[in-house]
Amino acid sequence: MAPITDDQVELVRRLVAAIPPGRVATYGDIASAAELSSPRIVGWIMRTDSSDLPWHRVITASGRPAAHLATRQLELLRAEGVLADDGRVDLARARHRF
DNA sequence: ACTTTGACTAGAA
DNA sequence: TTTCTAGCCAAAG
Repeated sequence: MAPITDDQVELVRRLVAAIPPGRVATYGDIASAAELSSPRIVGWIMRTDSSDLPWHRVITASGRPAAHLATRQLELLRAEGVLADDGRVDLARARHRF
């Protein structure tokens, strides 16, 4: 597969920006929607450029935020109405469908 | 050019 | 349910 393109990076950022408040999406969902070969690339994009995106709406497939951000991210999500009982988001209910 | 490092995931134990 | 493993791929050292 060809190396990742700027278009794909921009698409990922658009997709993240398009997640409405109160909803979340997994890294895998975004990777799939942007036709990326691996969800790690989404993580790389978030790490590289998180400044102007609602990064807190992006969570792992197990319904948990990334470990180092868990506390802060859950707090932001809870403020938007995303229930995270026991530190875990109910994906079946809050997952955003593209 | 090679090795390590991640904001990951699906599957197995 | 959790923990572990292998696959994954761009970037940094």
